[in-house]
Amino acid sequence: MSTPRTLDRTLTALADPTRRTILQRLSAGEMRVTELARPFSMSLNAVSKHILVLERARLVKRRRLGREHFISYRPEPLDAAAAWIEETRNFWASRLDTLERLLREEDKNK
Amino acid sequence: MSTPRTLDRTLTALADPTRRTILQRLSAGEMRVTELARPFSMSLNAVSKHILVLERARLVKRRRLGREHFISYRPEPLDAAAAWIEETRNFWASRLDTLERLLREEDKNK
DNA sequence: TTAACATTCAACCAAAGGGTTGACTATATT
DNA sequence: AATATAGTCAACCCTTTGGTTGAATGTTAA
Repeated sequence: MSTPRTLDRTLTALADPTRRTILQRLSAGEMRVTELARPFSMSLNAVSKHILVLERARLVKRRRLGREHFISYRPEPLDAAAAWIEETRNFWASRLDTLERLLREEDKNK
Repeated sequence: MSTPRTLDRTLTALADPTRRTILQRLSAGEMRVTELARPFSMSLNAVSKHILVLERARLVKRRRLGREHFISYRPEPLDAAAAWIEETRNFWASRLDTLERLLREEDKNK
């Protein structure tokens, strides 16, 4: 379970295509900031900021080694977000089922 | 499948506790704007804006009846978001499994 | 027909977001 | 020791966001 604040940070971090792309690129394993930034058409600084957002959301972690920073993926927040969404969807699924059933019975009684 | 833009809008809309609460409150069925706004400590106008954000993200729909607007939940965007997150998680789960297996084999060979 | 009600529109404000450039820090390389 | 490299920090610029208040619009009720 995650606090609302944590969920906020996770969803906000995910609600940006650049950051989602960064996460996907990390599938190749940990990656240095510069390497991570290369394919983007924005400045290194901009990417650095995006990484910071992901880091604050705990979606990535950073390992400093000399002057290089190695960024890698952390699955926990996505798990928590998925849990929240699933919970909400299940909740709604059952409610919509109930509604549908009620409507069907209403039909029958006509 | 949802376009990046759509996913952006969905996640952005969800990344706010007020809007998540509004969605939850809608489980009681469709609700008028004023009724929806009542428990919040912000102005009616502020809630009206939040509803607009949810509406643009297609997370709610609006039925006008005279001077009243009835807001109700729409499940599709949440389904799409869940699909994206699940996809990403599964992808990562398999990658992390592979990593773990590789590490174990590395251990054996020592 | 006047008054109350439900809701949005418009203008404004402060804070945050996403980007830029330029300077700075720390580590490598020569 | 001098220089190049990796990355952040700081200041700035727009635009967006989340909130406010006050006026406008349309609908219902007295």
